[in-house]
Amino acid sequence: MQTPNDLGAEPDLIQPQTVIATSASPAPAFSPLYQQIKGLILGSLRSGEWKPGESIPSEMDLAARFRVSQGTVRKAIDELAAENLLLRRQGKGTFVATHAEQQVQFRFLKLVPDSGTRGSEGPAQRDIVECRRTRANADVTRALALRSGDTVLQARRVLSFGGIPVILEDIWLPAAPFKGLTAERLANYQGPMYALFETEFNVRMVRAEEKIRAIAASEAHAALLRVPLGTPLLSVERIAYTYQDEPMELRRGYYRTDTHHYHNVIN
Amino acid sequence: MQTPNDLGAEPDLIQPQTVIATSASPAPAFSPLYQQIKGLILGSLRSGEWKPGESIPSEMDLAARFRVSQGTVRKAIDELAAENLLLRRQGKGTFVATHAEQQVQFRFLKLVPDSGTRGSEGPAQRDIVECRRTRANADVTRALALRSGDTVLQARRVLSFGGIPVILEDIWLPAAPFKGLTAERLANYQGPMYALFETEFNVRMVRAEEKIRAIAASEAHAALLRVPLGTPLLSVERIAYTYQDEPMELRRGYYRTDTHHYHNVIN
DNA sequence: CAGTGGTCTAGACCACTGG
DNA sequence: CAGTGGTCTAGACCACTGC
Repeated sequence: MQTPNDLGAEPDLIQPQTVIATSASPAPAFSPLYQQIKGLILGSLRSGEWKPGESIPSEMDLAARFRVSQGTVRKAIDELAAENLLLRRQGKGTFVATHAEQQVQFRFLKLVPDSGTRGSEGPAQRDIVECRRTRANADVTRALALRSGDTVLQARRVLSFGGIPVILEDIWLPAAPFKGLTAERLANYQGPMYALFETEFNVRMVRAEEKIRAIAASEAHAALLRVPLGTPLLSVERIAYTYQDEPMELRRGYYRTDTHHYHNVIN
Repeated sequence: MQTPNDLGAEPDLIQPQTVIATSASPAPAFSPLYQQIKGLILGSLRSGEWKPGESIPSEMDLAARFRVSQGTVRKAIDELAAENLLLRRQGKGTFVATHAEQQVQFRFLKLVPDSGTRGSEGPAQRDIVECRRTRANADVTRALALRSGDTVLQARRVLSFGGIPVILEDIWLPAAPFKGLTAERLANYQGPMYALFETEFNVRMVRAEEKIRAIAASEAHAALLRVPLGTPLLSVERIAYTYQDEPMELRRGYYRTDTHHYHNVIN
């Protein structure tokens, strides 16, 4: 750590201790070393240097690479693990989190059966009802921070548990980052969508925000979910974000809550 | 730290390094020092040694008291702060979190106006519609882990924002921990309920779980929220827990979502 | 200026995994 | 057994607060 036998090509870090306040910029935004390390690790995740499911270098290796102590790397990784971007496994290493693992299959889906646990109803059935390319309307353009006229992929699907349709979803994806994704491909794909995005398009959903309302089922809702017209449904609008906090997916879900409920924990 | 000039009355800590696995108990549940410290701090919070809003001893003081290094105390406090039980303020100290502060006034309420931020509609108006002592029914008994026949306090109130009734809530509290709380007292109290619980009954809500459904407004709902019969409403059943993970409150809320929505972030 | 939490380091040792 | 993450320590110094 002391000897200057540099061999990595990492950018030099700013030792925060040397930051000087001037009258022009009174708040120089002090940033601790571990935050800078965190940023560098994030950069490697973004660039795809380490892919979902893979292990990243050991703490000692990273410490050497960034020329800081293990403790500093550790604190950076701690935060990334707390944000569910990395996964630590004692004795094995640190891994890039992924939506492909069984364990976190439905991390973003908060709807659970009233009795039993998720999965107790058997595997989810996914039926694509409709899928097409189209121009984003004003709503979608705003939600996904697109430019007006941009192309989007739109899909409508029904999720069934134990043979009963429970969720109707409309999904919008910006066409550009998902170049090569056809309506057909989506329609025929079985399995978790977010896993497909990771493996095929290097797009990783990291965080999501949901707005939840109660609405009455329209004719279309009623037909697809097989409930009477006007049945109260949970309307769940989700925007999912990637590493760089870019909105990458808009999803409008309509949940039946006669046998399921949205479960939330508040700390 | 080395010299045995003990003067505190703290229990001895188990050095985990000395834990031995036997064939009878193959997994002796290794518990790191900082977890034990965390438990001791939690104990002091539970017992009321440090009350909400007050500062706890400095890290150095606690390190001396528990005869561990500052770093170990630090890690314990870090976790408690992450769980919102403590609040760190650089240069000032570490404080016991409280519901009384303006900043965290509505920490458990996830309903926000569609436009603007919470508070932009002016202060909330709380109207107690009904309040009485009664015997817990089967539902409430189970939710609050009571014994059958136990007495509970029940209240029904309406929350209005900007003069418009938005939330109807039914609240159940076990009578025992809230000894001395009368229906009248509750009805006349203005301000956040959880703050009252803290200051008057040393009951601190720390965590909550919510089950959310969509329902149609009944006649009673419709009248109190001034919406047409059958209007879709968000039904939010909340169970709030104290330090020791005891369920302490059952709350059934009915939210109008024509001008507000339930906002949730998923990490 | 003293006292608090926040950062960083270096080193020792422990717990867990897999070959 | 080597390699990984996890714990614990001791000490130095920095950033922030309030007197």
